[in-house]
Amino acid sequence: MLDPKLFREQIDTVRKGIARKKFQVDLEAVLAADEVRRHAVAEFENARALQNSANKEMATMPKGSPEFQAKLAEMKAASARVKELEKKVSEAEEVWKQVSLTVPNIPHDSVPEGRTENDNKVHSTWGDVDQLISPAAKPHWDIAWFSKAIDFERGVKVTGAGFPFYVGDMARLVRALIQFFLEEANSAGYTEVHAPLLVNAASATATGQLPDKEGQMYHAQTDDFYLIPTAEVPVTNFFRDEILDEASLPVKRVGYTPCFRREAGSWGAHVRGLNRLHQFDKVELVKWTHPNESFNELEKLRGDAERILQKLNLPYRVLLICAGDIGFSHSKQYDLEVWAGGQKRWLEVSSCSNFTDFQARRAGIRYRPKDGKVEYVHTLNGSGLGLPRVLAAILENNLQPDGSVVVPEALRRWYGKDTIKF
RNA sequence: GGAGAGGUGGCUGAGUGGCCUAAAGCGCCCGUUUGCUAAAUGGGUGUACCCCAAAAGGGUACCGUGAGUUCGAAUCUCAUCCUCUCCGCCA
Repeated sequence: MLDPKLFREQIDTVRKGIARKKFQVDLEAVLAADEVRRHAVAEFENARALQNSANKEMATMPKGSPEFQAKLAEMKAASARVKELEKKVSEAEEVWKQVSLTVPNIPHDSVPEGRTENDNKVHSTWGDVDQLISPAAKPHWDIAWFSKAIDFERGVKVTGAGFPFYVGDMARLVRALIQFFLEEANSAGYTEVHAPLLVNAASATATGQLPDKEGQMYHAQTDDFYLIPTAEVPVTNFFRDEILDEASLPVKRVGYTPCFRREAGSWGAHVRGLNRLHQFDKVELVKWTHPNESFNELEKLRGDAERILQKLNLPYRVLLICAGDIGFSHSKQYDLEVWAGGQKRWLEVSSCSNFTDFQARRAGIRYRPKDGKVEYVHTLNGSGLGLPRVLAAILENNLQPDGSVVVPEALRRWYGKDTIKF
């Protein structure tokens, strides 16, 4: 949600920003709804003030007195009018709220123009592919022992497509990755949280999954809970409707969770193997920052995610997402894509974003400056990192002619061996 | 799942239909006093929105949430969520 004052005071900024994002929004409807709403509020409040003062008079009158009776008749009419105006206010506010929610966040000035993912800018690349990709590399699903290590068929039997079992040393490698990611985040100053995997509708609304992405989440209908599509949801909502101390900013947290995504409507060859799953593991970095610092903090956040890929010796590139391709609530977004040497494709393993005050406004997360009024914080998040595609890149890039996979140095402390093979 | 008790400001906690503009205490902020600290003492201390060009000022709402009764609701009624105690079930 945008600051309502922006509409009134800087409508051109809003108009330009939305145009850059290629969103179709009826800004005139937003302005008109605000006008109607304010008029209704003023009318109601005047009527209510009148009623309040009359009631105060009545409080001092003897109950059965003629003057009391006269006033009573008069106030019955006033009361009906107040009720009517109150109803108008709530209708007007509902309309205004609905149209306001259709307005996306405004992209930052540093975000490049563009319409689709083809217009995203390559910000930087890391890693010498010739040196880091094994000549034996092949798509991970073609590795001889793949189906023993990551068992999709048993997953289908037990649950359905996209819910694989990781078996034996592969399960151990998954656990090593989680441990490694969390330890890296800890040393970068993020406080670890272990979060609920089901959230209520209020939480899913605050971070923006509802109402837009309702069909993308699994829904436990008996209790009206949603399975989290990312740790961002529970971790960000930790501070929902709270006022933080300015001195505590930036608050930095990291959470490991499984993530659940219905991914309705996606299928095909490019989603084979580990590329796209209904349940997957992810370590998520979340920050709550001072508004003046959020874009600096975004660069640091991206650096924190990049460092992990570097330590794993995985070549990657950083994309600066163009205005037409960044999400609805994002102001600026970088994607980290790892090179999967077997598939010879870039795979997105992290998306680092600054939501400015857009999400904080929905979620009611603010801070109290030393002097002055409370303000909304800026929220940021980024994966640090998503597991399956990192795992895919490790398996492909490090595949040896003998069919074993060399485990990156950084993981061995947690994995306990230097190769994996079935 | 059943029975009972409860949900009030940053915190504790009073308030059972009308000066509630929510007592009192604690905490916090600004003073005064005081070798320092402490103590004492005076004052202040929420959020959102509306009116006003702005400031000053004025107004409205908010006592878990939502409906209702009433001229008037923190207070009465209903629903709902949550917390605690006991019982049941259970990893």
